[in-house]
Amino acid sequence: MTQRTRQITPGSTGYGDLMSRIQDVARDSFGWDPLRPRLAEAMEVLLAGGDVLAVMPTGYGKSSLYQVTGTVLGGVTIVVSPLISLQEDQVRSLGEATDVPRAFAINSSAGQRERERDWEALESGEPGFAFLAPEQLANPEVRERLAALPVSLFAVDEAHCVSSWGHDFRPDYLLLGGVIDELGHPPVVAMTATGAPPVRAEIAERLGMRRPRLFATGFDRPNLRLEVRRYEEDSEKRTAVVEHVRELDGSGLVYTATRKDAELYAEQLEGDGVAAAAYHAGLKRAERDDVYERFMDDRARVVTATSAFGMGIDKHDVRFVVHASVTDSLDSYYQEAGRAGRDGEPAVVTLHYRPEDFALTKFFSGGGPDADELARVFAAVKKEPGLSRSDLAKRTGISVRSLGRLLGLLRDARVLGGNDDELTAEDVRPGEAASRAVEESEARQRIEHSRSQLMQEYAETGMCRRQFLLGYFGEELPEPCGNCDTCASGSAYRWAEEHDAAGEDPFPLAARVSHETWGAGVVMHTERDRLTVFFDAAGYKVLSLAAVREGGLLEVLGPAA
DNA sequence: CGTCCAGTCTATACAGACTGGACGGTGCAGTATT
Repeated sequence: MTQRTRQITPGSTGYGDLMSRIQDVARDSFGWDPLRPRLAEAMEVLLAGGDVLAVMPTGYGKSSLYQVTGTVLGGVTIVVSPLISLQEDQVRSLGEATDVPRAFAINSSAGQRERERDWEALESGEPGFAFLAPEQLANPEVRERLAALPVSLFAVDEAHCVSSWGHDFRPDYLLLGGVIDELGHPPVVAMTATGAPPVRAEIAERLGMRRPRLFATGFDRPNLRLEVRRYEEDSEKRTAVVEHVRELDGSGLVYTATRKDAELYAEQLEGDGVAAAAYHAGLKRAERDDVYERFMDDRARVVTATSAFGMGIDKHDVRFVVHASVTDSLDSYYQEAGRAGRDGEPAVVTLHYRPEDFALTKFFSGGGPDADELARVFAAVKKEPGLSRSDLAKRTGISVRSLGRLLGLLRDARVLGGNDDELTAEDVRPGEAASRAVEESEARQRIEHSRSQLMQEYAETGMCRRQFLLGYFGEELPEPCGNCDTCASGSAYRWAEEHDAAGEDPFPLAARVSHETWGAGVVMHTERDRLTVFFDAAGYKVLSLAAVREGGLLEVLGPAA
């Protein structure tokens, strides 16, 4: 039994009172009556001091997990949220509820005065919600002030960012586990709408969650028609994308790999009389807001966008999502494609595919770190443990920004330890520390690569697209779906006949296995003649069952988790 | 790694083929400058 800061056991009067308060608060403060059973169940786990990992679709009511639980528990609820705009939405939404604690977004958009006022309100002893980006939590002063508050719940919204952004783009995501620890590990709820099993495992591990209860609702979206169209030439693909979008009815999104392409497609569509607008992070704030509003009220029928157009979009009648290029993983792909058809009405989701397009995702996944820089950072920490990040930047001549990533790698390689402001170095030479960190980075790149390979498999498979996609997210769809291009062409049914699993399955779904070369892994997907395994160190691998049997390469370590 | 673009070469020239280099996504925070 693990220790909790707040332990309320079922059966005690306090527990029962809190349980009944869940339904009261949900109804009276937020107007949810009744609360979805799965949500109520997850809240009970949190009230009893447990951790919860909630993988639930947008619109399911994930936010209620911390809104209701935080209100019932009292004290301060910390909510980590990646975007300031999302924080503001949440503060507004809590402001509209009746009789709930006050909510504050603490970030750089407010002046120092206003921020100080918010802090004082939180420190007054009243209950409250504090919304912060992970970068705020990298600030020792912020952490100190939080540690002095009676924190009763720690929520991580859009928790997939831990895995997708933590390693290079926003390394402060990797500090969250340490922050939770510093706060004495209050109950933790991590929420996301997306995440294949390995992503979930990484979230739980990085946040240091304690035996988290998983609440994953179904991934299947039967109203989405899944299609892939393949091209040889780039020019051919570009023409086809424009043509395709022109034929489609209703609101839609076109996802592109670059800002330039977003602009280009918008221009071409406009030239063809389609009310289109481009959206990407190179636009000014006001322009971005304007495009978003025009899309929401249908003045812009189509938005062509990079991945910047995403989180927080809540338009229910999107009729199509067209991808003009592949994404880095099926996690990203399904997240973007899933913005279609939230109203449950039919919608089309199409990937315009060229294998060459992976060149860009590969480029983005980045080159390896500089071994010399790693060695310098390590040496500096070893010489003067406890240096702040900005001092470390000065000593090494490396920007604070790249420092975050380097420190993350050194920490993953277990040559650095301790909190960010009390770093400690292991007793190894800087060169050795650097090469271990490089290995760590290479392992991560292998995993990234294996993810994009699975995206490629999805694009090139003859099997039912939905069966493939749901399998990736750990769900089994027994029959071809009848609403994708491979089902329409008949190839899905032929494929099913040839490959259908039959007889005893030596490697059941989710079984822990061990491979001679790739080490420990988990079975993600099985068919009669092959299986897909996610290896902790090497990522996804598709193995031929015959080869596995003959060579005795794979050993089952344990049953499904 | 692939695409785009400017500049150069070819060869008998006002076009087309090649080459080299630049560029490519997501947001926070905090500071400097109007």
